[in-house]
Amino acid sequence: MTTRRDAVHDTLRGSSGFRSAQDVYAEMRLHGAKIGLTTVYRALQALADGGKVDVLRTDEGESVYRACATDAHHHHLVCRKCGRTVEVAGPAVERWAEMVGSEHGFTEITHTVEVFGTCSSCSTPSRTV
Amino acid sequence: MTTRRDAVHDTLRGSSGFRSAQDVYAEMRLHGAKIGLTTVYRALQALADGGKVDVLRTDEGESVYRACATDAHHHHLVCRKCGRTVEVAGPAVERWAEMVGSEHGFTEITHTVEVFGTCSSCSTPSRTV
DNA sequence: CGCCAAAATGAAAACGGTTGTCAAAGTCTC
DNA sequence: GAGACTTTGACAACCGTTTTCATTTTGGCG
Repeated sequence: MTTRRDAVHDTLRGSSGFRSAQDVYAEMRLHGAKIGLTTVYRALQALADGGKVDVLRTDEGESVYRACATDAHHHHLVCRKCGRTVEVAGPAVERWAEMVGSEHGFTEITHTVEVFGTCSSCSTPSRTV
Repeated sequence: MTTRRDAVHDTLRGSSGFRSAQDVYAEMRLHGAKIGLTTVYRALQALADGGKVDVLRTDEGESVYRACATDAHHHHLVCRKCGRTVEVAGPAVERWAEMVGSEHGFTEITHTVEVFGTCSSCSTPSRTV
């Protein structure tokens, strides 16, 4: 019963960056997979629940998923142009979040950190904004 | 011609935490304001563009807005239960983001940091929602 | 003051991603 | 093979947001 879920996971692992659910669905169909959009969504959610993949919200409100290279907590550095993603660990940030939270009496602290930038390949001195 | 936009801004300032567009709209109507949903959205966007308000995406993908107390760059510590928000400055995080980015050859680095937790008032062990 | 043009407004429809529904198909156990 | 339970997927419903477009308001100018 996890065959389709595995297929989704595999597709995700075959990609380098974040993919949207629709994106994953489209690719799977292209490769001949017989799967429905609904199932892709469900698989992605299950995967995310199990910590198998990362979930991120784009600025447009779309959920994007990515198979993590590591199980450990980490953040992402995403190129805003080409979408290239680098996983980064940030012990300093973890501590900072904890500290800031407890300083204000907050408990069960979680945090979201995303760093966006323009990667070297995309920052060639062309006339782009 | 910014009267309605000001009204939206005022409503936002009269609130303590983040409000969704629909929320703001509902409140304005309650108070008798003659304004359309569309206009609220447009005003909110204009305000956000001008840096007058903060925009955040909730986990559900909804955009929430808040009148900033300060113009300076800052982050938010949000209670996941009551929505109480504290503005926090994090020089350490700014530096960390810059460092991580440049370490990987990224430029024009921006970052999103949100810290969620349960505030002291909401963390009473028994009487929870 | 009256008139035209540009900007703003708002009701409703369109949109896009996501989630729910529900019947059909698959799986497992006995 | 039968029966019970789970998973699947086509499709519709949802929901927040954006677009459309006709109408209203505002501002400038003769």
